[in-house]
Amino acid sequence: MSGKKNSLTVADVAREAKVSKATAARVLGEYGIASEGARKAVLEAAERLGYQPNDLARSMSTGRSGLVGVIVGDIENAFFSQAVRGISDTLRAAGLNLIISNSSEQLSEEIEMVSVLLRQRVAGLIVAPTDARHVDHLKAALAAGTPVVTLDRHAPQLGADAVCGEDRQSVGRVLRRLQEEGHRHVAYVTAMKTRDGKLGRLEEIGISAVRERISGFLTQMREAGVEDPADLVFVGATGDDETTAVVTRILKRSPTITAILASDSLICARVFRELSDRGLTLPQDMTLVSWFDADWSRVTTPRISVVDQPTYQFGQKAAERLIARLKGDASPPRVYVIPTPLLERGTIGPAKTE
Amino acid sequence: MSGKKNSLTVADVAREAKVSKATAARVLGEYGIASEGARKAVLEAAERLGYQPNDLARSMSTGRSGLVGVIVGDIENAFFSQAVRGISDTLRAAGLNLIISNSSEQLSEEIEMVSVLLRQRVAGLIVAPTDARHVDHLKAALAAGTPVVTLDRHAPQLGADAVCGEDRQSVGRVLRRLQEEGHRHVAYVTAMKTRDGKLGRLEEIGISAVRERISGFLTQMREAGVEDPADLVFVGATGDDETTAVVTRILKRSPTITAILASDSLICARVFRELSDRGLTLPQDMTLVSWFDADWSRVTTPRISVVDQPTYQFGQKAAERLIARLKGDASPPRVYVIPTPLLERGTIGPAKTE
DNA sequence: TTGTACGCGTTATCAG
DNA sequence: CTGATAACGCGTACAA
Repeated sequence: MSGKKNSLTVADVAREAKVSKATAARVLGEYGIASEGARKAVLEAAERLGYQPNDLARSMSTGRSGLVGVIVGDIENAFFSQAVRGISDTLRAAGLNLIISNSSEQLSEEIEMVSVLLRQRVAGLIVAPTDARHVDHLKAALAAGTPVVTLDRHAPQLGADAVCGEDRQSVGRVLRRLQEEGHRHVAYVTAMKTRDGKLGRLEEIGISAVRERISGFLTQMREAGVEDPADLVFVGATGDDETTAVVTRILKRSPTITAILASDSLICARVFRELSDRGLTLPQDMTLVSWFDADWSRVTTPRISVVDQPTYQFGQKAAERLIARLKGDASPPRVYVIPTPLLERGTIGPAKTE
Repeated sequence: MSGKKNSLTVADVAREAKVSKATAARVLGEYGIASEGARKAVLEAAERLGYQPNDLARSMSTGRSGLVGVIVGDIENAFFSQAVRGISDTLRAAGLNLIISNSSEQLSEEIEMVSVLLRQRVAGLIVAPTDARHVDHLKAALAAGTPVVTLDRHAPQLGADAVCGEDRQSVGRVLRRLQEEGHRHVAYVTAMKTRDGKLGRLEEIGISAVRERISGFLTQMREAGVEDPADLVFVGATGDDETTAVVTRILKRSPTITAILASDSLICARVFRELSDRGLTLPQDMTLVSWFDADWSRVTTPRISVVDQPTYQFGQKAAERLIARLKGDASPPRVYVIPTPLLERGTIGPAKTE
């Protein structure tokens, strides 16, 4: 209807340069051999006519496309947009482009997006899988010869490279540090939703990073002698109101609970605001630690202590792995763990003793 | 080399369904007519075999691709990532996907990216042009039949739809409000770089939104009787150190300067932190207003007053316009202005009188 | 070194 | 309604 692309083809250039289509294709496609004379003639003709190669047709011929599909949970979240930047920069340096998609952390959308991307015949896929237990669509991609790298999450059954943070270790590290300060009852707040609003079985947590962290949380808390640590995991902090409700529930259990762990920067922002609104002073009245070093972590008073997840690097590494696979690396899939150190700033204080 | 995609074709499905390739293509491509019987046979065969259409080949045949190219200044910036989300959601609802690119606000990269996207034969382009004076590459795309919509910025010579905020008006609105509070000397801080670190001629500012805002700033300040308002525009706040330096220069002119306007949320964060570090209290010691309502604007004490740029809507509108053009809308190009109201929170106070 | 001719997977035309 | 068959633009054996 609308697309009346009058784009020129190699044939047009060939005619103008008075050589065969094949010769023109060879110099324009930078493959095969051509005499210096033919070469110049073609290049000049192309320049004169303003020829633009058609990568669509090229991909169809060669079977490979210069496009990589990226599926993240939410591009609006700085965690992912930073990772995408890392991916983008690395990919571009290798002459690849990226198609980006949002799964909204919903399996159905992720499946749909994988299908769309596969139809576009992307060269590879970088995905933050929403549910490590349902990766058949990714496995199918892999089987069909499209390399896959998972970002921030790991799906063991998938058999793909994965780039992750130190989810399990970091939570242990943070808790031990807090325990040094005398904290025993620490709340973990996550956006994850469950049917009944209670933490269910760990195996039912689809996002591996979330599962690892909660699992590590429970282990470390038990080790420290807390009898029922599952009671300290608060789920469903998905929006402003929900987070407010969670904070209310936490404060009802104050002064037993003396510290809060926010599983991402959005949650942390809401918790922080809620605490301030209620007149609490940090870290005297409450200790707060978050995952991800958001750009605002150092503009609050006090500054937020965070587990630094360098997601730009996550993205970089994931792209590097994908490129390696694209180049034929057939080594067994590996998990690449990016260090996520605790950046201690102003929101960690001694536990408030009664 | 690596791409051994063994994907099935319509021919395979046709064989399995015992019909001709043409018939299979018709039902799979959902065009033309086919009998109910043939239809079922083909669909079942496709299901059984696990056929996945090849959108590359489809695009090559039809001439149109379901891909839209998006070029932003920096995907890491929440301003743009939010806009991208709006674009993505709207596009997807229309069955389109997006290829995203970063220009890093550099003309050369923008030109390169446009070229790459055009080679991919994208259906259309949504661009935040880095330099309104150099848009020949975009004009060429337009001329070749690829619709273009500019995001957040306007390039009059281009002749494309544009979606912008009320840059000029919002700065006037903010200044009048501050003037009510007795502020006369207001500093405007921007990341824009100039050769000599001084504000040059307005026509030399490439990013239209920046130009409009500074132009409005100068006008409104002059109207209020400030003799040399160009001295109040501080450029080059590109990073942490640079912004620190700017704040130092501003404070040297305190108490003459009683208020600061930050042209984006990154700058605002740095300015805010710098002011706090120096022990200043807002809004008593300084008034601060920023553009863009970042997610952290309400976690500081006091909360930041901002000019709210709903960039998700920017993106939505831009995508809508592009879709309309794709559908054949040939009306003259228009500028769509999205309201950007001042959200007054805690950082506006009366001017500190000596 | 250059040119011919065919294939990639679709869509689309045009007889049957 | 259906089935050959020709595009689409480019890569590439194979032959000249």
